[in-house]
Amino acid sequence: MSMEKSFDAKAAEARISAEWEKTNAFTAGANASRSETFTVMIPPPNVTGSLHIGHAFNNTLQDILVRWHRMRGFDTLWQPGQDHAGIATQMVVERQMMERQEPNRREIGRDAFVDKIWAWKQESGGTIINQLKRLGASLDWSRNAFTMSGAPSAPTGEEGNFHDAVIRVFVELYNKGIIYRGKRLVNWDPHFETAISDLEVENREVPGHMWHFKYPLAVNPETGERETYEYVERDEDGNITLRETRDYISIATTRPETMLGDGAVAVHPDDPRYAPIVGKLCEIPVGPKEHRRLIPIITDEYPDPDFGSGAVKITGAHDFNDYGVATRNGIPLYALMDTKGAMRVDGLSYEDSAAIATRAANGEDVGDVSAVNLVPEELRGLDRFDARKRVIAAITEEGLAVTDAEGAPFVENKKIMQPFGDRSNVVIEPMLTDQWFVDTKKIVQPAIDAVREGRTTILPEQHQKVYFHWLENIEPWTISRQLWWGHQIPVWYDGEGNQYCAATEAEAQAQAPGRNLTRDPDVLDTWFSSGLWPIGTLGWPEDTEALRKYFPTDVLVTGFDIIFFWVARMMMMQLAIVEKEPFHTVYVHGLVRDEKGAKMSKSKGNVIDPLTLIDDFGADALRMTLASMAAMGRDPKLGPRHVEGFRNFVTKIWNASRFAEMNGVRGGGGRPAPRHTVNRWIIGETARIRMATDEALASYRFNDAANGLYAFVWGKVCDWYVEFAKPLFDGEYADETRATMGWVLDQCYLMLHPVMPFVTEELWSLTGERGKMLVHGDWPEYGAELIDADADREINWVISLIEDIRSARAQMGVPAGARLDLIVTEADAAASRALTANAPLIERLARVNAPQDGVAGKGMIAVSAQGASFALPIGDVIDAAAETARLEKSLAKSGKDADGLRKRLNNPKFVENADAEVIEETRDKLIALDDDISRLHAALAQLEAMR
RNA sequence: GGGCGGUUAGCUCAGCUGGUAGAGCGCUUCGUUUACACCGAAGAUGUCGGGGGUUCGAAUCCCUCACCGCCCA
Repeated sequence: MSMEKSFDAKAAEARISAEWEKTNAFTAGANASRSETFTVMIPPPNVTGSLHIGHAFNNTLQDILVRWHRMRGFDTLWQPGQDHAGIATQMVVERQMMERQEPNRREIGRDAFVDKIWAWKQESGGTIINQLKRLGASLDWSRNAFTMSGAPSAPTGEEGNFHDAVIRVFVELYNKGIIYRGKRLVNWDPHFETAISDLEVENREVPGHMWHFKYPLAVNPETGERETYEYVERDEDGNITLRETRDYISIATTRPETMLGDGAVAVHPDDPRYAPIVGKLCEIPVGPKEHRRLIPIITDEYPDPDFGSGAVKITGAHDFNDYGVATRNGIPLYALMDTKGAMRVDGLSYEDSAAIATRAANGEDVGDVSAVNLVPEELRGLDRFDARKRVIAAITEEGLAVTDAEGAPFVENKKIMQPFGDRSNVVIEPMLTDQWFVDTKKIVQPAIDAVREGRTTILPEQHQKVYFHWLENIEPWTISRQLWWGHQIPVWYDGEGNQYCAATEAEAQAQAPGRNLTRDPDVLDTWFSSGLWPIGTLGWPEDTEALRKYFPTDVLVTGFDIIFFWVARMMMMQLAIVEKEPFHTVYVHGLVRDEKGAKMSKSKGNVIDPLTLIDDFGADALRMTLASMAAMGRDPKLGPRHVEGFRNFVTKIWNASRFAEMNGVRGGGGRPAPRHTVNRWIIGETARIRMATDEALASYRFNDAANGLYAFVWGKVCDWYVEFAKPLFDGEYADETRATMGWVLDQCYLMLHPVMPFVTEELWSLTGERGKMLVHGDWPEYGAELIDADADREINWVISLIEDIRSARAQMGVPAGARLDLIVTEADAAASRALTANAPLIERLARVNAPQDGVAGKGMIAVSAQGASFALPIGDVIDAAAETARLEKSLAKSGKDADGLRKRLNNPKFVENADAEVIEETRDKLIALDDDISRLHAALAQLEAMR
């Protein structure tokens, strides 16, 4: 049988994948030969998701760890699954319904819509599973989990009990008082019409405007005149720079439409400019003239006297900072907008609303203000941004905009930070609504302690700081979403609004005999369910065998972007519920960027599709590339040319194997005990790379593992060992060389398998009779005992001699094909031995004839090695000047290096302080250099004498 | 404004606990010799961002400045 000229990734990958699947190669516990378990939970991809390069990276790293442990005989589980992605999934299905011109979700109703989502999930929700298989990810697919499995609406085939876990945790935390409902200002997504958590908000800097308006002081009822005050501005030294009598207070805002809901104007208590008017009322310069509202001027620490005018309008229901000021100072929270971000049309008339607000401004307790709608009739129903334009126009027309020197309205163009929904891309509106919250402060401490006390390690270390910082300043977590797709909140209300929390309606009813109950329509944040991923996927709350065996899990591999979303919450929730850390190590990897280091995004058009890369170069090449770039704490920058380089590597090992096969080498034998130095040397090198690979993987240095193996296979095995072996295939060492090469290649397949599973599996099956597939191969355990120091020294000597001869030939312009004589002018015992033992190798690789003793003469170039000098006749036309230059250049370099070393060794402090090992190393280097230098001097003298 | 990270060969990046700089790609020259041109051989290119300090010795540790990026306000 002869092998093809290169690896056909496309055909082989599909065939090998099918074979792995057929033999249940990835099933939990497959190939286990010891009792330790190794468990990895996949960060569940979104059910609507398809494989992007970030997934490819994340799962490649996990797969490397998993395959490595499986080969080492651990009882290994890599748990797959997806999360139900509330908003994203609802969005996908709604869009599909729209495209098909079907009735929308409100028309068909909640149950029918949820059924449609399930149908969609069953048809299209498995996309990423097949893509992960193409990557070679060795997840135990028989255990595939889903965060909505077992929900009451779930169809056949979606059993499972994740829903039980979610509901059970909600009820438990509710009963402990950790989950509560309350009216709070939340991030509201006007597109999806739901609350979202602050993590789902992206703050972006966008061009905006800052308008400056005058809020006139109130008319004094006694005098009928507007109040005035002396407004004085001073510079840093206290000199007065402006003094004028004003009948207004100047307010800067980026959101004029919210002025309608202002409840106060706040200034800093230490701001002398406004001290005279604190406690007085001012007028909101918008709304029907006859019902202009008055609001109090209050003090609060929040306003920054150096920012804008130093006075801040307070709209408690539409800004998080203002909300704080308003609640501290008893200012009412007037809601202005509906769930779509349009100005409200409900509630009382403007006139009635303004009247109530005025009473409130005068200090009267007006109670619940939810019916108060301070949007003037002509603005009701307008989109918030249209309303903004109208407000600005009205104020400007009335002359209440602050003007510049030319009398034009003063509007600053400036960058402002604006919140956007990460899914909807619309401006998030802070909204006052009833929501459910987890009081995270009550469960956060064990999650902090676990990392602080080392029960869970976050790598790289710098991320621990981020983790602590977030957890130590944690805010309540909004877990309710106004969606239909998700776990419905297990709380029922009676007619009076009393809450009954229970796992089922029957249990809730039992708590409220005779009362008519309605269930809270909201669902839980998807992350609330993914937070239970480690135990939920293993069958909790049932006491399953899997749970007992595989929990706590071992390593979580994830990107830094979800440390808060997911990692921190898993820590909190698992600790709160089963009181165990869910994993002992969190390995946080970087974000894959494009070749120039830019974030990949659809809008930039620089997205690299991993499946295209797999099509073009094969999954192994992609995986090897990603692994080689996985330096801890760094973002990999990926371009197709990188992958191409590793595709070449795949071809390289393929061809080395092909060469071996052509020469009768077979794998599958045991480790030979060869006599020839070359064979002993490569076995030692193999042992070195085995140790280095394990060390790298054990410390999550995937790049070191991948690059080390690359350098070993290409630089040691292919460049040297295979070349050395060629002359050995005839003669007395032929058998042991075949055995050694077969063994070495087997080791390459074994060690490369976690990173490049397909080509190695293919080579494994092509090159020998094997008891089992490579996926279940036994990871090697040998080490330093296989290193033969003598063989090492000898072969390194041979290699550097060959390199020196090649270099000299090339520099002197000797034709590549020409065979030169190799005259040994001097050689010590070790050199002679090495020369004799390896002569055929040297002859072949340096293209020289068999070495013979002699003296240097005219027309020869000089080459030196440790303990030996050589002369190579290159013909009568030798360019003596060029040869002199070559030798002198070499001499200059060696001389410089030697001087440096000598200087160090002559420094008594170095000898005193440095490690004995370092000193010895330095001495050895100097001895070698001096030897080299004297040989070069001799050669130069010879050359001179020859002239 | 606060925090974190980065600045090393033309490009993209390694360089873990200090011992005197490496890889891949690209470039130049040569090459079809028992696998591989997705190859082989040889070669050129670095005041390791600037400045200061600790040390016998600093790309590596400390301080400082500059620029770039990310996260949080």
